[in-house]
Amino acid sequence: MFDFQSSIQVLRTKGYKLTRPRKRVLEVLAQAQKPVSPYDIQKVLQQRGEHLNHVTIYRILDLFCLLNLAHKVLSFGGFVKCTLGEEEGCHRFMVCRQCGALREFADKALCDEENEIAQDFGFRTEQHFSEGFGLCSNCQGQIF
Amino acid sequence: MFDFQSSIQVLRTKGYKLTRPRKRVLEVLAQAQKPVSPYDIQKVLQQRGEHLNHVTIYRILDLFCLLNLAHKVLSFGGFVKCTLGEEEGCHRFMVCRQCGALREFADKALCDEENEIAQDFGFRTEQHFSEGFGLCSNCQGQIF
DNA sequence: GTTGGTGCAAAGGATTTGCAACTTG
DNA sequence: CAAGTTGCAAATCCTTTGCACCAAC
Repeated sequence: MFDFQSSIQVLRTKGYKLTRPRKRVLEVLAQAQKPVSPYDIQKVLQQRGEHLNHVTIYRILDLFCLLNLAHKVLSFGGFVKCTLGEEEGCHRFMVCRQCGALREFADKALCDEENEIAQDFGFRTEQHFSEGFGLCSNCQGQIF
Repeated sequence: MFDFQSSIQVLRTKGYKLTRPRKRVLEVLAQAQKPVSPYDIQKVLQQRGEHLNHVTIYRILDLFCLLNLAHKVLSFGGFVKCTLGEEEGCHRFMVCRQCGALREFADKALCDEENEIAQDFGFRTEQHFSEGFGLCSNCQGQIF
């Protein structure tokens, strides 16, 4: 989901309550520049004087992923806010292995091609996830 | 890697010892029909009267992934034996959401296309992961 | 015989569960 | 006020580390 308001809309529409913890987690995800773990989120909130139980954060992240308001970044470990509108079943990322910078995109051509390959195996595809791992423009050419 | 023998070759060639635990883990991976966790592997071997320490299994799986003899399936959680030859940097799977059946494939066209999109974002891609989720031929049409 | 590999114990995280208390609509 | 959420305690599971012993080459 692209912005804070539409994320809230999704929650409302699907009958979930708009609670203080959920708002806080949404905010942190929206501001994060890289994938964050449940404990990362807890720490950020701690620094703002807000306390959330880690179990609560886990449950909220589970819900957000279910609703596609957030995604779990598999190669990096951590969660990010979904930055696309409703692109059902297509969640693709570029992840920088150095700084964790992340860019989400959807691409129909890629999905079509994957569907074709899947069919050859007898699979019927419902969801596509992919992650390209490499270096973002900032981290290219840097030597550490 | 495609078969047991060539996996062993890779180990030898790269100067790693061919130990009993490594052979056992290779066997279990080769026979598994779905991604298996380190503890899954330990259980299977237990049933055959073989005991391996779980730490050992973790280390062996790390090594196998390093050598591309196995892959970690991110969305499913677990490891599978690599069924392809050396396809550096391209790890794609179809996973059945019902039974966990898994099919590995590589596809240069997909990688090229992803690279192009990445370039538009200023990213330089080094590795591609993708996991398609859906139903395998066996699970299609079944009602649970 | 070396070197690399394994087993064990233990520590440290990550994640989940059950239930009582609280909030939101 | 009722249903859905949260907080807490604790259990469980996952993963890693350090070091002594052992096995493969």
